[in-house]
Amino acid sequence: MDNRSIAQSVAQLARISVGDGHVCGLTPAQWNTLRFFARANRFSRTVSAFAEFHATTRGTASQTVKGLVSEGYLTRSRSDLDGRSVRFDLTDKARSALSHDPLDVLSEAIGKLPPDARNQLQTSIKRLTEEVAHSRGKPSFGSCRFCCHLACALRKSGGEPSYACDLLGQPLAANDLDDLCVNFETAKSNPTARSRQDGAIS
Amino acid sequence: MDNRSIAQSVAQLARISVGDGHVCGLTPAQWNTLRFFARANRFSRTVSAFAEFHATTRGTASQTVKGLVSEGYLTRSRSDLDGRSVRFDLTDKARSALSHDPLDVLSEAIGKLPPDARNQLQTSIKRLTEEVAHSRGKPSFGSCRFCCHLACALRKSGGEPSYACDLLGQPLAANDLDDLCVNFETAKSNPTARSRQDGAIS
DNA sequence: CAGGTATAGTATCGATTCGAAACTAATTCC
DNA sequence: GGAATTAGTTTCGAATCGATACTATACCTG
Repeated sequence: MDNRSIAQSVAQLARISVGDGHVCGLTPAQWNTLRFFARANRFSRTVSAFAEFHATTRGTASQTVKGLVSEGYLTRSRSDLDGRSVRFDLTDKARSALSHDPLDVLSEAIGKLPPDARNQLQTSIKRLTEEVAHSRGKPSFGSCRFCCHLACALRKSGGEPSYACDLLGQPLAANDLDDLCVNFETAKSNPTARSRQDGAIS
Repeated sequence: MDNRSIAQSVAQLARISVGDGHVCGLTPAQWNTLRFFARANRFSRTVSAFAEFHATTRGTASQTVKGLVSEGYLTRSRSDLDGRSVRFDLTDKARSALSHDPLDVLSEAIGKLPPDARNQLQTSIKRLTEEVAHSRGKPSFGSCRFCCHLACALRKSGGEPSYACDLLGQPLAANDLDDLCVNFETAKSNPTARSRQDGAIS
């Protein structure tokens, strides 16, 4: 079977997984939006970041977000660092809606794969996403854990390391590390946190 | 990373691969339609089969197909076996358009994967598609080669085997075997053609 | 600090898409 | 022969989305 058939199968899988939408009164576009804001870190929960992620325009993204705010799924709050910027956060209503996400049928199917196939799938999907995003000139939206901008310093006192984003100069909590970020850039050769003290690598 | 993240990555990969569409004057829906009619066998190149494949209604599918016919990408011909049925075939114009398919960026990315990862990806995607299609109550659209309705008989004269579809009672050419079929049902345990003479297996 | 430019977000318009429902015609089943 | 089914089409209204124009804030350069 050739590559084209596999590519079409991937597209087909995504289409039937996302489903007709309109589950729980939410449209497919709204589901996608909620999923994004559920996984994005606090620097990326903006209209612009979502527009880039969803490969659409800011105008369209703004419309979708506005609808979700008016229906009580997102809260809107201006940034105090940048007067232009607005951050959107999930409400409890959104979180409870996400527990009935139609995409969960795919998540569950993935859970039934043998562990090694599941890992292989994950790395292949990640590679393909980076490859395609690169040839389309789009950011690939990874998590801080694998980002070249992640800085890690050990606290003097004990084991607990502290993290920060080199690019934005902002601290990161340990459970922020797996969230999506617009500013993601893949780290060259270090899959884990780069330490600030141990000098440059490669 | 949990299954949900992987599921979302698959959806994301598909979205950015399909692209904004509107390449070569064709919309995303039209691209999908052409891709389907390029891969479907002669029993499945109908509005109904495409509607099922694309997880949409016959009405919507009919409109998309109508547009492609009027623009010269598909030809329309009534079936002589069933007076209700209409078959659509790709024109040369469509075939040449498909050589600029925007989905090709994904095909090429898949081609760059190491061979074992590529094979693993293919089988995982196939399993996931069947799983998800099953829980959504939709057909999974495989090829005759892996279908339980494929019948294979050896010609007396020599090596050339001949194939047929048990369900429809129609002969199949050797190069029909990899096309998509609405009537696909996965064969239990025989990944290759089942022979008529060698009795039932398992 | 003034002026130009870039960026974040919003609003509006028109084209496309899509689902639902009504409808025609051919087939199958009892 | 008549009811139910199936293939395909048409129409209508809602939702989506891209393009464009617009406001407000931030940055940059002299």
